[in-house]
Amino acid sequence: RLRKWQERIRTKDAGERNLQFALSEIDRMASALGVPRSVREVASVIYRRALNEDLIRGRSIEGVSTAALYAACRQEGIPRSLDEVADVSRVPQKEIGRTYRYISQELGLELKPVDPKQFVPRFASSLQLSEEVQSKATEIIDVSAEQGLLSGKSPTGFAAAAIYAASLLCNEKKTQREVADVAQVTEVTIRNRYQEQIEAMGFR
Amino acid sequence: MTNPADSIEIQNVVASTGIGQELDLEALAEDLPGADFNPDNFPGLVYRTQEPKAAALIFRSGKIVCTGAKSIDDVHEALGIIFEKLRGLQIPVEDDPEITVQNIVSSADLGHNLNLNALAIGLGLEDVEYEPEQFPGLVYRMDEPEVVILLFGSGKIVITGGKRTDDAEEAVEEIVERIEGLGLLG
DNA sequence: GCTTTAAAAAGTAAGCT
DNA sequence: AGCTTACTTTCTAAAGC
Repeated sequence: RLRKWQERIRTKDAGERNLQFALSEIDRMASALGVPRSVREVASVIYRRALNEDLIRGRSIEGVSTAALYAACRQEGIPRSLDEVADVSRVPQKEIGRTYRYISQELGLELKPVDPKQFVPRFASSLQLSEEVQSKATEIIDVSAEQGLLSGKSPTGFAAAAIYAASLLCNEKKTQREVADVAQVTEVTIRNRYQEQIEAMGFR
Repeated sequence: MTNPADSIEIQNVVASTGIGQELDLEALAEDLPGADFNPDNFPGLVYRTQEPKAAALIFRSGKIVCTGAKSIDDVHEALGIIFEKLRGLQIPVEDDPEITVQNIVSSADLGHNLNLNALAIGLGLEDVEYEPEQFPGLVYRMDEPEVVILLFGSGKIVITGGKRTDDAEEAVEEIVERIEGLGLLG
């Protein structure tokens, strides 16, 4: 009887320690990614919901914490790519993506596909591009997406190409390499998306 | 004009069977030219047939998995070749081992480009997985027939998870109906 | 959950010339 | 810049960790 009581205390302590660890990890990764405090709170809520629904079983605390943060960024409209999130997590990208898909399904988050436009302000400002370039890039994304060019394409690559194109059009040229680095895609991807986009815009 | 169901092509058939006899895979690996057996990696011995092209995983229990064949007939033909090879090695094999088709992978073409973003929302985010950052295809789990469909921006699709030949055709008719109902097919 | 096998779809990536 | 190779996703059985 005493043993059972002790075990409950031990389990309860372990559970609280795990929750504390998860929340501190979310905080650490959120700081590293520079996301606002409100997003960390959304991530914490998602994590606690996953915990209550017993979704952690068979998965790592770190993996669920990272996936919760990735989901929170998307839910709040300031997405980070899986690559960016993986850079500050100790869980491989593949596991983050798989865990995200799982908790997203189980919690019924029903998040819409990531909109490439949501990457524009962040990528453009880290390249020190003007407001003009940002709105041009946004326009390019809207026009080319409307013509069906977005289906199946990576949102970061799509945004990167539009920013590259806009920087040329606004005489604030950045090289493909510079844009590729902030967006974490290859120059080849930017080149391919860029060609399709300028054609959709009626240039060239 | 062109019926999407007519574009269906079976790409892979997975089936399981058993010879009703325990096997010494170490010995079999020696006697069967071209056999791959790495028990440290995987408990099954891998044996490939050239015509029809298929790969078989042979286990110590005598159970066999055949995959890579392009039709159900090819599965039977490939397994028939393997049964004969084993008999040639003085291994007793049941007369007509039961062969069970476990999965059929097919491809097809809907004939129109697809707006996957609109489709994800239209088909219902709860039944759909569409993460273009990870994979360009939209994953749709259908209840009847119970299959999984991968849909691409080109209109090409993959149907998998079905066990009957008819599943792919029923699935194509059903998905075309749903996409048309949403006004999202060309 | 993982390990292995096969196959298609299309996007992305890496290595080599 | 291209070409080749390879990895991402879905499915399924098998035996064992």
